[in-house]
Amino acid sequence: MRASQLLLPTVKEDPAGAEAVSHKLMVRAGLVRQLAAGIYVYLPAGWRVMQKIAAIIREEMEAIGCLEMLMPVINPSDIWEESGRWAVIGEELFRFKDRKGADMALAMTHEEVVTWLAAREIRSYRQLPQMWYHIQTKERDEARPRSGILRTREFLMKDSYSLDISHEALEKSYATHIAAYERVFKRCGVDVMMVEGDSGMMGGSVSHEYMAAAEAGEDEIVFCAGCGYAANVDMAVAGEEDEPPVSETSPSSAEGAAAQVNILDEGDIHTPDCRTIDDVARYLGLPTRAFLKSLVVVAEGGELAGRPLMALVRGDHQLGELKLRKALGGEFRLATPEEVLNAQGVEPGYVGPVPTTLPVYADNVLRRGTYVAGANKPHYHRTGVSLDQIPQATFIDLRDARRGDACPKCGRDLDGARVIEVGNIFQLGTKYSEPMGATFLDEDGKEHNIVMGSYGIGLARVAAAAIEQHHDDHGIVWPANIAPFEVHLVLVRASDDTQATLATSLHEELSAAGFDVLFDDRDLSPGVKFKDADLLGCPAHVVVGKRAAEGVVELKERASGERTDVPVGELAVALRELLARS
RNA sequence: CGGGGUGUGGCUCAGCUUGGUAGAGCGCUCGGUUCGGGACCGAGAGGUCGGCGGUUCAAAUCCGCCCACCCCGACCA
Repeated sequence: MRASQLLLPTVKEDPAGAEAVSHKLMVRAGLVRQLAAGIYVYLPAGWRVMQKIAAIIREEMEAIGCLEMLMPVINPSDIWEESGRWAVIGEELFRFKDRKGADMALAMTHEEVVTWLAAREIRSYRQLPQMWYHIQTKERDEARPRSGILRTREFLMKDSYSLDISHEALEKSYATHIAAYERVFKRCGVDVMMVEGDSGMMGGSVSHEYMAAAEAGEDEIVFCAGCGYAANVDMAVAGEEDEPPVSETSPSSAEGAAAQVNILDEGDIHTPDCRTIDDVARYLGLPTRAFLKSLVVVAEGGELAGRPLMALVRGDHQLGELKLRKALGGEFRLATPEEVLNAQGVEPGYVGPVPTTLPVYADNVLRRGTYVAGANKPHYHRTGVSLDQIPQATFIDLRDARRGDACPKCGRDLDGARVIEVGNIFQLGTKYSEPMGATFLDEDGKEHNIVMGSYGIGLARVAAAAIEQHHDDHGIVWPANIAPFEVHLVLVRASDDTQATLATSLHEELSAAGFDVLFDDRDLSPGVKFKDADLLGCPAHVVVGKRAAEGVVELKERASGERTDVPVGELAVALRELLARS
C-alpha cells in the first residue's frame, strides 16, 4: 500500500474534548473519525486493525469448533417479547416501527436470534453440543457514550453462543472459551485479567469479565498479587481491614481535636450546616472512618418493594449497590429528600440509625466499633453510636471492595486497577431456551431445555486497550499482530532517483515476501514522514535514505526506538526477527 | 434524566465581559528555495460566527427558545 494513495489523515492536535489516550491517538493517527456521539467511522488504517483482530478471533473460534454465521441487526420485536427483554430493557434498546407499523428492534446482542434458531433447528441431543458465532454490529442507545471508541452506541462485537445438553456440558464449553480467549488476548498483545462478573441483564449465574488495565477504563477491579484472586469492586468480597475502629484506638484519636468530642460518649453534638461526612469530619477533626454513612433508599423490587429502608456503611466506604440489590432481591433507588423526611423525620444530611423504625442493612465491618452518625435532628450528629443499639440490623457485605482490603481468599492486601472490559462470558443456563422453547430430546425421548452460554469480545475495545497499554509520547506502539501494517517503509527523498528506485523495489519485494507493507512514497519533508510513522506505530520502520546507493537501509524498531543499518539483502531476515518479538 | 461546559474557515482556538471592520496557528492551492525528525519566503482560496426568534440605527457579542457535542453523576448485554 502506497501512502500517496491511502486516506491516512493524521493531525497534529488532539481532538477537542478527548481525554483517553486511545481516543486522542486513534483520531490523530487517522484511524477513526466521529460522526455523532458514540458513532464512529473507521478509516482504512483503523479498519485494518479491526480486521486483524477479527482474523485472530476467527482463527481461535474455528480452533474450538465454533461455527461462523451472520445474524441480522434488525430484529422483529416478537423474539424480544418472548425472551422477556422487550419489557425489561429500557431506552438502551433502539426500537422503531417498520412501514406496516410492526415493532422492530436493533439488536444489542444476539441471544434472542440464537435461541430462535436453536428452537427451530435443534431437536436431538445428537446435534449437541453446538457453538456458533458471528462478528456483527451491535446497537445500543447508550445514555452517555464516552471515551472515544470505548463506549459507543454502535460497535462491532464477536459474540458466540454455546448450546449444550446439560450444565456439566456447558461447563466444558465455558472452559473451552476461556482457553480460546486467553489465546486471543495474548495474540492481540493485550494484557488482561479474568474477573468474576455480575451477570446483570444477561441473566444466568456464573459470569466472568476480561479486564485490560488502562487509565481510561471505566471499571475498577481489585486483585491479589498473592493468590490471583480478581474481581470487580462491586463484586469482590470486601474483607476485614487490619486497622481497628477509631473508637478502639488510643483516646487521642477517639477525640475530635477541633470540637473536643469523645465518640464513645453517647450524646448529640451541634454540627451546623454539616451535611456530608466530609463536612462533619472536618468540623469535628475526626477521620471519615469514624462515621456512619446512613443512606435511606427505597426498594423497588423484592420483598420490601415500595418500602424505605436504611443502608449503613462506614464513612470512608462506598455503598456496594450491586450487593444491596442482591440482598434486597431487586432494584432500589435513593430516597428523595421528601421521602427521607417522611421516613426518618429529618432531611438528608442528619439521618442516623438511632433511632429508626426502618429495616436496616449494615456492612459487616460495623459489627465492631462506635461511631458518629446523624442525630435525626437538623444540624446535630450523635456520638457513641454502635450497632448493638439497632436490634433489627442485618449485617451483610455491603460495600465496594477497594485497594488495601484483605484478599478474601488469602488475606494479603488487595491491589486495585482501572480497567477496560474487553470481553465477557456468561453461563446463561436455560434463561433464554426456556421462555423461547428451545428444547431437544434426550436418548430416552424426554424433552429438555438447551443449556446455553454466551461469550463476547468488543473488537474496538481490544484495539483501544492495546493502545492504552502500548504507546509513548510519539504515538501508538502497536503489537505486531494487530498493527495496521507490519512494515512502514519510509522513502526519505522522493525526488532522489536512487532512493526512490530502491524503495520501490523494496516495497515490491517485501510485499511479495509476505510482509504487510505501508510504503510512504509521498513527496514531503522527511520530518513529516517520520512523525507520521511514529504516530501510526507500526512495529518496524524501514528508512531508505542517504545510504541507498550502497544498498543499505535503516531498520528502526518502533517499540525501543533502536536503529540499525541493514544491507537490503539481510532485511527480510532482520524484519522477521523484529516482528517476532513485537 | 440531574449538574457543569462548549459551539466562530477543514482542524485547534482567540474575539463575547464593554454591540459597530471576523481573526491567529495548523492544514489546503499556486510559484520559488529547501530536504534525516512536524522547513522557509511570496501570493491565494476558504466563514449564513450551531439554528430560530427577540432587543437595537446596528448582534459572533445582549435576551429567549431549540439543537448538537463534551465532562461529572444516574444508567449500562
